[in-house]
Amino acid sequence: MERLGTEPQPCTDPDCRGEHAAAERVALADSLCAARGNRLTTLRRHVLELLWERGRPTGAYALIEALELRYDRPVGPPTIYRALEFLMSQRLVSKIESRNAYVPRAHPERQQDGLFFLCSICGASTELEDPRVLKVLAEDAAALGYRVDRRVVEVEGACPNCVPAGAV
Amino acid sequence: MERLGTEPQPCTDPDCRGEHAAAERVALADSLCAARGNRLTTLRRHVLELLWERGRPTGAYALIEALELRYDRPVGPPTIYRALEFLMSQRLVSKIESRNAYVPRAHPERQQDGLFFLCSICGASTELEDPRVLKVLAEDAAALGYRVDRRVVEVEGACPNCVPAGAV
DNA sequence: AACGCAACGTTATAACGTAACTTCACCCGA
DNA sequence: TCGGGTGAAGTTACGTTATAACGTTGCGTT
Repeated sequence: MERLGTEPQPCTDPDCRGEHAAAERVALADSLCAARGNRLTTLRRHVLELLWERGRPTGAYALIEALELRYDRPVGPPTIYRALEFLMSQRLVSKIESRNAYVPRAHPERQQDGLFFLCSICGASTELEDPRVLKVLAEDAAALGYRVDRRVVEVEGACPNCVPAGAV
Repeated sequence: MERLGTEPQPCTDPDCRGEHAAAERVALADSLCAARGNRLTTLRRHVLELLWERGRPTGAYALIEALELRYDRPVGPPTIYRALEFLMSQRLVSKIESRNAYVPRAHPERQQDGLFFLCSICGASTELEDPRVLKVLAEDAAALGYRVDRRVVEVEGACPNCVPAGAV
């Protein structure tokens, strides 16, 4: 993993698996939003922090509970859903559709959504970017005459920690 | 599209886009279930027929309404969800995760789920099989040490009918 | 102060999905 | 023919996820 300076910067390592520290992530998110003229408010930052702290796809209502603990007062669903909507619009968060859950994106500065590998045993998720997938999907879309707005690529299975070595 | 005889058969055209008649689809489904020792009951067949008739991803509660019209009596959610579960187990139906909706599969005799191209304007969906996608995802999974159980590949955009010619 | 605007709070409800238990229909063996 | 076993479907109630609609706050501008 490459070192980052005091000013958060986009990660340029093409093989990076996205294991930067949470605080560093949020700082990068902040500067990205500022550069785009958008505001990473306290609430939005808290939601993003919670997602990084959890380290796995987290449902909206779990975020509500966590926020209520943190704020010691009720938090309504719209509060969370608006924050998530904003974070997704900024590409700071992706929704895992097959789980109705949300994950922080490893590389918010990159335009394309990644692929997600999901472990059905421990619940972990691993984000990956693979230009070959984008390329093939773009070719298929062109062949069908489709314009592409968004891709959802989720691979469910068992992660290395949960697959007994040698098992298939 | 190839002609089928009186006995429904799997489609062998690799370029087939799955535009067989609904009745033919259901007949094939019936024989597939029978061959596997499973029962395509009246209810299950009705649900499958409804999905073919709709021709687009359809939510569980829309299916409930349609069935209630057909039966002229209340139909509870578990009824539909159990039928969908069965149809998915037989690979006769796929769930479109990004829409919480269900579509009949063009080629239930094939093991792998396909890719789905979804039009956010008219709601249509197009199923496609592309071995290159499977191959690339398998390679990525191997590189990460993941075992693959299921793939969700959904491409949202605009279908040829909804994209003004020449627009990007 | 008055205004405008964006974010957030609040209430209610829609939409999607499941648990738990009962009833039904059918087949099979005594 | 009867009884029992089995898998499917019916029924009620509830859990989970998401949004509509409207009110309030806070802050910068004039």
